[in-house]
Amino acid sequence: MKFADVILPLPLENSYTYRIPEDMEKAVTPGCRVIVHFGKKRYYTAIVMAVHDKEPLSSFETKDIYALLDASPVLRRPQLRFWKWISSYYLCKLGDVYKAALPSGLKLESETSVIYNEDYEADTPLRPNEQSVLDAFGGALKLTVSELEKKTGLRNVVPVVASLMSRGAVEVSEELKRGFVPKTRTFIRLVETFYDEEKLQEVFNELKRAKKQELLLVSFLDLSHTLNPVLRKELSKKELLERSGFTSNVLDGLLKRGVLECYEKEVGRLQISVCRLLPLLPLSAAQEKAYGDIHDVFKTKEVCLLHGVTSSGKTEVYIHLIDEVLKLGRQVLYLLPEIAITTQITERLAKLFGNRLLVYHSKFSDNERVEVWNKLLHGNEPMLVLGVRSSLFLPFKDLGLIIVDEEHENTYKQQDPAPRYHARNAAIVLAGMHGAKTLLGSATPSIDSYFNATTGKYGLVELSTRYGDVLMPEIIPVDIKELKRKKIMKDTLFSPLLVTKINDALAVGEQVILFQNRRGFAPMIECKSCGWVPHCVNCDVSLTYHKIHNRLVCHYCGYAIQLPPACPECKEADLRMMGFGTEKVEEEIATLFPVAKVERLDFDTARTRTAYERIISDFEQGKTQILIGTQMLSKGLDFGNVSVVGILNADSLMNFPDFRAHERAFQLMVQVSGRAGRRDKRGTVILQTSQPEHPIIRMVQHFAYKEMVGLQLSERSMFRYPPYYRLIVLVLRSRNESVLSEMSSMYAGKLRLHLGERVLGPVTPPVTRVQTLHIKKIILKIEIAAAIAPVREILETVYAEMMQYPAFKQLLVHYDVDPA
DNA sequence: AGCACGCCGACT
DNA sequence: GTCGGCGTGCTC
Repeated sequence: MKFADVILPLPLENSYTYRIPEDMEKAVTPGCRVIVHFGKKRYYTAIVMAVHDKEPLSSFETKDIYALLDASPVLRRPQLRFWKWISSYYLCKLGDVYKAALPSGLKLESETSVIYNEDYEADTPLRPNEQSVLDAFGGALKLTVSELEKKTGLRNVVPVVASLMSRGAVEVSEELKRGFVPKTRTFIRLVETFYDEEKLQEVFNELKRAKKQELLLVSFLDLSHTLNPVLRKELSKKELLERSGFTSNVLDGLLKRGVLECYEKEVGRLQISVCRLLPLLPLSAAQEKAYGDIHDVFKTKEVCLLHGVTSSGKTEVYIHLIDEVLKLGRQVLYLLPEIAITTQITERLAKLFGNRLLVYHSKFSDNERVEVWNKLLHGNEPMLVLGVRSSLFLPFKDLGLIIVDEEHENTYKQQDPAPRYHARNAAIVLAGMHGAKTLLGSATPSIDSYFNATTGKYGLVELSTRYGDVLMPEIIPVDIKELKRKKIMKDTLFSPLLVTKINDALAVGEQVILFQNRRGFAPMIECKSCGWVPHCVNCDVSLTYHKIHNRLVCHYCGYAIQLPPACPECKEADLRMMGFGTEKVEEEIATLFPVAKVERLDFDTARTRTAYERIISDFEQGKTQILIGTQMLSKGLDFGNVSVVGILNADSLMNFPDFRAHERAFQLMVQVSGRAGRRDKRGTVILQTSQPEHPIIRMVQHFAYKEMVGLQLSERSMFRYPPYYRLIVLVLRSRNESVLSEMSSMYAGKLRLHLGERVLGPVTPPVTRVQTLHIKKIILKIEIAAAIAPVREILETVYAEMMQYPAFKQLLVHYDVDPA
């Protein structure tokens, strides 16, 4: 008897053992998907990790595998190894990794369907909830539980369904949700017998009286070259009808006669329509040098950091490296921090690599993602994959190179659902498993990577001239505190210098970017007479005022209310706006520059892929003159005609209570500044701040990257932060504040027994409550050279000790390794 | 993650 | 007295 250990897409510690039915014994192998019955009713798609013949302990009934989904594994061996590494390094469950790794089109889940019994007649009166569930069917015979919940608006329909079931009014069944559906198209071909010329001639004789059919048949033979074995090609029904100009009932005539026949064929969704591939552009001297240096680095090192100033043409260097690796027959993964910037790069790469390019990110449909997956799994050509962090999990066969572009971006670190992995660091590990090299690229490298590059762990290659000798922009700090004191700037967000520069730019048809890292109209409102500030009911934050819908919105949980006309505390109608966001910038721009076409790029305006792309392309094509935005603007976009960039409030970037705040402020300001400048003209950046003497401002002004790193490194080594120490944060959450406080202190105490001074806290984060859960954090600072395995053991032991206290079970605990 | 079991407050 | 709230524990 054979058994399979499987992992489920659930946050569970262990794998589960199922019996393999005899008829599946040969086919079930590690990496295959199987459907198993887990718990009382649900079915899940599980992944086979191991096959063996050890009967599990008889303390539970061993269930059979319900179905096998794959004739051959959908996962390759190295992927399973990679999953295990992620779960052990980032201290999360293997099931969490599985959930993140497989596109949902490959993870079928069961769903409860409720079937309406038409013959049912109520013998006793129905309760209101029961009635509304039955009403929700409204003629339909079958609805899923979630559809019923949506239609009735009831929070919990399951008990209602249960009582209806006992009355005999409905029945329920478990059904698998539909997964990947291949896209098919109808094709037309000549029936075999008429390949014979005489037979075909007979057909034409028969068709003498059906002129249209005759002409269609001629068109068909012509378009498909059926009679010419060399040129013969498949012809879709759609193409035939379009090109011949006949309607489908003419075709039906021929089909009915049995002259032509149709067949269904699976077609891909991934067609990138490129007629002719363009040759690679030659590299500039500086790029050529960088390209050579990278090669030298890769002779001795696994990882190379390419530090290239903005607009230095890093992408062109990547392209030449990609081309080279593809020619060796190996695969390349090109990682980008966000979906946002894939569009510009996709277009560029598609022209060079055509259908060897695959794009993978969450804004693609499930079906499209499954197709990318399958193409890598079954295809044999070397492929280039362009994608966001989740593309690390694709079934690569022979990776030769991973490029991590904009490697400093903190969006590479997955924040909320586990696995909380850092895609840049995980990429290096993945590359190691494939014997591939990793190239990290950035104009403002993360301090961690730069540290590794200067201490010899990685190689370092610098590209310090902008492509085409575009000059670095001039950065002019403007002291807004001083201007306000002198009453030169009153009730305005714009310093006179910025207004002048914008005017100058617009006058000569150049474009302007304005950066403010807050969305909405005002991040906070306050009652002038009593000081009341509206707070979110779920989170410990003040609500942001959004003028468009006249609402107060929580940026943590989405909670929103209408703006009250008067203060609910003291009834005075005197609410004051504090601070400002992109909406307010937009409003003031509209009054200052009424003729300019303005657009806003932030989370609120770029909700969909198309909205985002439209805003970007309108700006690229010069339909918009002024673009206002949040940090979405800083992410590697290239515009050719921007001469002025305004950073409206640098202070909000620098005053974050986080050890990386200054690093990030520097990166953000330099990246945004990099959008300024054209081939023929030096760009200008107006940097408004109330702390013009702040060292970060001075460093941004002079692009003093190394100085910034030096200063930060001395602080970090002094206060035991990365890159000298590894941080592991225990995040503890609970609805019950006092239990949380008591338990987290005890937890920290117990950890201190093992780890001593390495344990900090518990600390209360700046936002102490999110979505009705109070939060405490315990921070571990572990020596970078220390192995993580013993630390993991200690964490497990202490966690088990804590579990002995019943109150501890009221806490939700998770780990955040290397927090961003 | 679901889902069932089990123990306490507001209703017929 | 019951219905139904959600806290606790288990799933091969």
